[in-house]
Amino acid sequence: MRIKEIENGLILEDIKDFDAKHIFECGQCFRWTREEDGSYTGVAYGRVLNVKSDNDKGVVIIDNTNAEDFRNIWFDYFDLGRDYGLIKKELSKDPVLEMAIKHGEGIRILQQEPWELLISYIISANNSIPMISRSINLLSEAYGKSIEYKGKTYYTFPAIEEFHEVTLEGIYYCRAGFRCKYIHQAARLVASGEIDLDAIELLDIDSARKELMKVPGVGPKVADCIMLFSMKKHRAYPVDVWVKRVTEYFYLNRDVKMKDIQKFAADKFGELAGFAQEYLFYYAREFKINADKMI
DNA sequence: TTGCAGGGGTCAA
DNA sequence: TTGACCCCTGCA
Repeated sequence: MRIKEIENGLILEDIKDFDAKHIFECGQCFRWTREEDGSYTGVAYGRVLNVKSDNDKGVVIIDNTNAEDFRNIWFDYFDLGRDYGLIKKELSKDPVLEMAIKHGEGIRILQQEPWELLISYIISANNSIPMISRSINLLSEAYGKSIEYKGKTYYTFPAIEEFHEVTLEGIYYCRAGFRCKYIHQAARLVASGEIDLDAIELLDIDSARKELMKVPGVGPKVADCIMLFSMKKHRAYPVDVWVKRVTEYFYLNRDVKMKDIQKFAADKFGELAGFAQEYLFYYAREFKINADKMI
């Protein structure tokens, strides 16, 4: 990969395994929106960024940033130190994964902010993606900081300092329904230090999951999402309805319990379970695998 | 136009 | 193990 500085941005050349659509639409993030030109604009780490990938040329254009932020933030955010070619080669030994990877070959697992993901995935429970995004945007508008970019106003996700004194009524503004009380309690737990996200990140996966599930509104699936998408715990295999469907459809051929699926993934994919999950999730959703089946 | 099912799960009985 | 759950959309 070569990095070229341009006005208010960077060009990454000779970059592999990077497709903006796959990355931003594989279900791991809620704050990136597709523009008319096929690029994606999003808010992360208190900044607004626009990303466009040209897969044929192996080029990625990142607008509204600089070399320093790239080194300090975006290199890790886009997981650019990892060779996804190796991961895909290993996973492709399985024919189902080989097929799934063909459709999502440019997926990378973003390294997002734990606090934001904790709240985002609490909101995600029994909810639809447009509604989740809307609630997160409403919270950000109300309590985050505004940033202007290309004539539009964006809002950062509120830091815990900006958020922990917000009342339950103030949280209901985001229209997340019964999840609002969980958001409120989660903010208090994090602000008080009872839940220490930095410390949890250092724990092994089972201890981390246990700690996260002390937060109201966080069950096994939400905990696994937080660990996989913001705490570098790549063994995590979040089992939502889509992953359940695709695992049953291709591998197990029957109705199974969540725990059976977790065990299956751990046995089959091991260290790479989280990556496998993303390829399978993207594939299942794109092709609506098993969607007509009652779960 | 109205009504109803169902959605990135979790909680409580 | 099972139903309820806020809010909203899609569809009959």
